[in-house]
Amino acid sequence: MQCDTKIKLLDHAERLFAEKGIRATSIRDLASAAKVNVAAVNYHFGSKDGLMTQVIERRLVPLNQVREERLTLVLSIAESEGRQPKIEDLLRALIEPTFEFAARLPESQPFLELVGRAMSGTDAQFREIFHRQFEPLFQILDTATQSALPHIPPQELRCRLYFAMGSLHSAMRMVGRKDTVLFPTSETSNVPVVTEMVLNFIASGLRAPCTREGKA
Amino acid sequence: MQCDTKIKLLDHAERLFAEKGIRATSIRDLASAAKVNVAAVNYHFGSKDGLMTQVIERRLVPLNQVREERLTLVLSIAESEGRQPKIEDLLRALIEPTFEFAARLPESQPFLELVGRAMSGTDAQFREIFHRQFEPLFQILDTATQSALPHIPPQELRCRLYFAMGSLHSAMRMVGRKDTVLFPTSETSNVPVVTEMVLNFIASGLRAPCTREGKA
DNA sequence: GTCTATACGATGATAGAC
DNA sequence: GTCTATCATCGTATAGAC
Repeated sequence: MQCDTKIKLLDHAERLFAEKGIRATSIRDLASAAKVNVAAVNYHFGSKDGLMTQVIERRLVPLNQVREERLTLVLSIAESEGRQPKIEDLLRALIEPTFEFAARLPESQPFLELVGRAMSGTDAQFREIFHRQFEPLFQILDTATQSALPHIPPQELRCRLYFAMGSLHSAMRMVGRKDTVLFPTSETSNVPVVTEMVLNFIASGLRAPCTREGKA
Repeated sequence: MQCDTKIKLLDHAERLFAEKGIRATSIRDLASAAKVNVAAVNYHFGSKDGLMTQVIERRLVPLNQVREERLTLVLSIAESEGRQPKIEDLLRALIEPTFEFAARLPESQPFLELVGRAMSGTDAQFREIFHRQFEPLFQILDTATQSALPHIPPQELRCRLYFAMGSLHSAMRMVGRKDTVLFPTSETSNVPVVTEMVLNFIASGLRAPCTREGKA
C-alpha cells in the first residue's frame, strides 16, 4: 500500500502538532515517531508547510462539507414551509458537526484543539486556509442569518459572525481539556455539554439588540 | 542611550510578526530591518522565544493592569452602593482598555492583531503567557460575573468567559482590517464601532438562559 | 555594558542512487 | 517509492572590540 507512509505521517503530525505546537515539532522528530525516512515528508507533501496544510484540510474539508449540507437542508426546509430559517437551526448546522465526530472518537479531540488554534494563530498560511475553506460557507451563513434576523444591520451581523467563530474556536480548544478549572467533577466526556453551551452563547449574542452609536 | 537597539528590535519584530507571522520572520530578516547585528536578539532577549514573549508582554502587561484597575473600581463602586456589579460595567472594564490605545494610536493596531492571534495560536509558549497574565484577571472576572449573574451555574459561566475571550480576540484581529467585507463604506476608524459591537455581543451571550442538559 | 564578527549544530529542503 | 548524502538557512553561542 503506497499510502501507508502518507497516512502515518498525517496521523503522527496531527498528534505532535497538537501536543507540542507546530513550530516545536521538527521533521526529524516526526520522521522518528512515524518510523519513516526524513525525506518522506518532502516527497509526499512538498514541504513542512504542505504537510501542515494537509493535516488541517484533511479534517476541515469534510467537516465544512457536512456543515454546508446541513445548512442547505435547514434553508430548504424553511423555504418549503414558507417561513424564515430559525437562527438556532442555522447555528446547529454549523456547530454540531464540529463536535460530533469528536464525541464518537475521543482520540480525535486533539485535532479539534489544533484546528481551533491554527485558524486563529499567527501563521499567515493558516489564515489563507481559513479564508479559502470558509468563504462559501460564510456566504451562505451571512445571507441566512440576515433572513433569520432581519432587524440587525447586515454589517453588524457579519461582525457578529466573526465573533461567533472566535467563540466556536475557543470551544474547540476546550473540549480536550480535563482540567479542574472548567469541569471539576465530570468524568464523562464534556463534548455534548460544550456543544450546547457554545450554541447557546452564540445564539444569544447574535440575537442581541442592535448596537447604538452612542454607548448604552 | 543603551536601550535604542532593544526598542528598535521590539518595534520591528512587532510589525514583522504581525505582517508575515512569527514563524516566517527570521532573526536575520529582523536584524536587517532594524539595522542591527544578528547577535543583538540573543544578547538582549536570550532567544527568539524570549523576544516573542517580550513583544507580547510589553503591551499585554500594562493592558491587563488597566483592565484590573478598572475592574476593581467597578466592584468597589457597586459595593459602596450596596448592590451587585452590572455585567455591562464589568465587560466594559475588560474590553474598552483593549481598544482605547489602538484608537489613539492607529499605528499600534497591528499589535492588537498580533496579540489576538498569538493568544489563540498553536505555540505552547503563548498559551503559557496567556495563562500567566490572565490568571489574576480571570479570578476577579469569575467571581464578579457570578455576583452579577447569580442564576447561571458557575461552571457554565466560566465556560462562557472563555467563549467571550474568543470573541474578544476575534475583534482584536478585526480592527486593523480595512477590507470591504466588514466595513464597506466607513472611512473613519472602525475601532469605536467594533468595541461597542463586541461588548454588546458578549454581554448578550453571558446573559443567555442556562443551557439545558437535553437539547432545546 | 553594549555591540560585532564569526563559528557551531540543527533544521527544512533537494538531488540522485537504488 | 524509498533511501543517503548534501545544501542553504536557521537559531544560537562565544570571543573580543568598543
